[in-house]
Amino acid sequence: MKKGQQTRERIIAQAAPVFNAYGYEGATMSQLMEATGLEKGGIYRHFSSKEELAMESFKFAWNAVLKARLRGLDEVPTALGKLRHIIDNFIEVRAPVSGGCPLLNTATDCDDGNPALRELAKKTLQSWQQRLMGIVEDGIRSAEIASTTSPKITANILISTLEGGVMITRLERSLDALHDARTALYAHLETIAAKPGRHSKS
Amino acid sequence: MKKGQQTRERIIAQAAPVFNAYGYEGATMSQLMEATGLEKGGIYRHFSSKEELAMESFKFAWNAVLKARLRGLDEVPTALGKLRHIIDNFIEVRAPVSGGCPLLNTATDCDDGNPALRELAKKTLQSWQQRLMGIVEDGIRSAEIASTTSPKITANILISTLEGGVMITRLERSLDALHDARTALYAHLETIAAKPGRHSKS
DNA sequence: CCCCTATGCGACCGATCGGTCTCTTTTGGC
DNA sequence: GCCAAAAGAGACCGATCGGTCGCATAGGGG
Repeated sequence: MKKGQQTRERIIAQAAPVFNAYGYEGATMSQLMEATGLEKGGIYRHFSSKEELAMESFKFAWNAVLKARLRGLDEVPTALGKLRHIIDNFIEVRAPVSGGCPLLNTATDCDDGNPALRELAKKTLQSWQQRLMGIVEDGIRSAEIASTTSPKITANILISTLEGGVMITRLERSLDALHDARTALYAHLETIAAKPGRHSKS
Repeated sequence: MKKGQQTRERIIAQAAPVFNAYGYEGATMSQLMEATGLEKGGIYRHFSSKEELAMESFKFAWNAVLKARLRGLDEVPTALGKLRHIIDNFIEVRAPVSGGCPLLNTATDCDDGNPALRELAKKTLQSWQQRLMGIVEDGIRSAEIASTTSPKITANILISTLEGGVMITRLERSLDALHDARTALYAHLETIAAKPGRHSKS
């Protein structure tokens, strides 16, 4: 009675790297059949369309990278430390699902065509922004980060610089650009730290 | 005797936005036929394969955006001013060829599959890095930028942050993220400016 | 104006695309 | 161990893919 659900989840997990590497249109049913070891009928028994499988695969891939990026975050006490930890995780944990960052891939892949998947990527970006903003807001509340700091801008800078670094890294097949991104972001985080000897509030 | 060459160039110019929007695999011959107003035979008379047309289209698209990003650069005297000008151009000149930044698109599109196009994108990235590094080096030479600054890292930071901003911008359909990127990069440029009252050399 | 060549058309090709459906095999509650 | 229901196989579908080729037409130098 539960075998079906197991198979479904296995298909998603095995299809995710294929979609992540080749994109929604680029990934073919033949590739997905080979990756899952199932015939076409076996896959379509669990998904009504390739698109549904793609959506589930994206969710799976994103959850995997998110988990990797947040790994060990609870053990870091400070807000700035948390942000630095996320940056480090971003660079070091390179392949929970192979093929690069699912968000970057899906954003560029689905900008034209496939509005459903695009909308999903958009929501995902928003939740990722919210998560980073929350950390910045915590830092402001604890007077660790200057109260003049914009959480939204800070989150966008982090995401932009890291995702852009991913693009360069994948072209160069070298982590140099991501290390440069870390250098820049570490420096940026220092500029938003609350200055000691100055009260950020009242 | 020259009509063929004219047609060839027209095909490239009209195919470029299609490839840029849908990617090498995503763009179909039918779309290219519609965009150019030619039948299949008319196109294949001038190109041996879809791949050759894609390569030429990428070169065309990149030249167009490069020209836009460098527009008016000669009128800016200082190195830091030039870098700021490029950032501004990057944000404001949005659509020389529609579909977003060709480099970002091609990098994520061709990471798996199509090694020729990937190699072309890689070379293009290198030349783009070189161009930015040259400006930084000029700034160091004129003592406008701190001599401790790494041109390579600076170039990578600029590219990463802007390209990442493009990704967010396309998902959000709003320029906010690119404006945030500009804010961060302007601030970063100030940190590499040579400190007045301090000699960067001897 | 003629004629050869450069150019473009569009029918056609085999392969492969995403998706459907029928039939067989497996599974698990009783 | 039976048997209905769930799961999977794989032949098959029309559409479309990138690419080819024979033929009609346009063009321009003599």
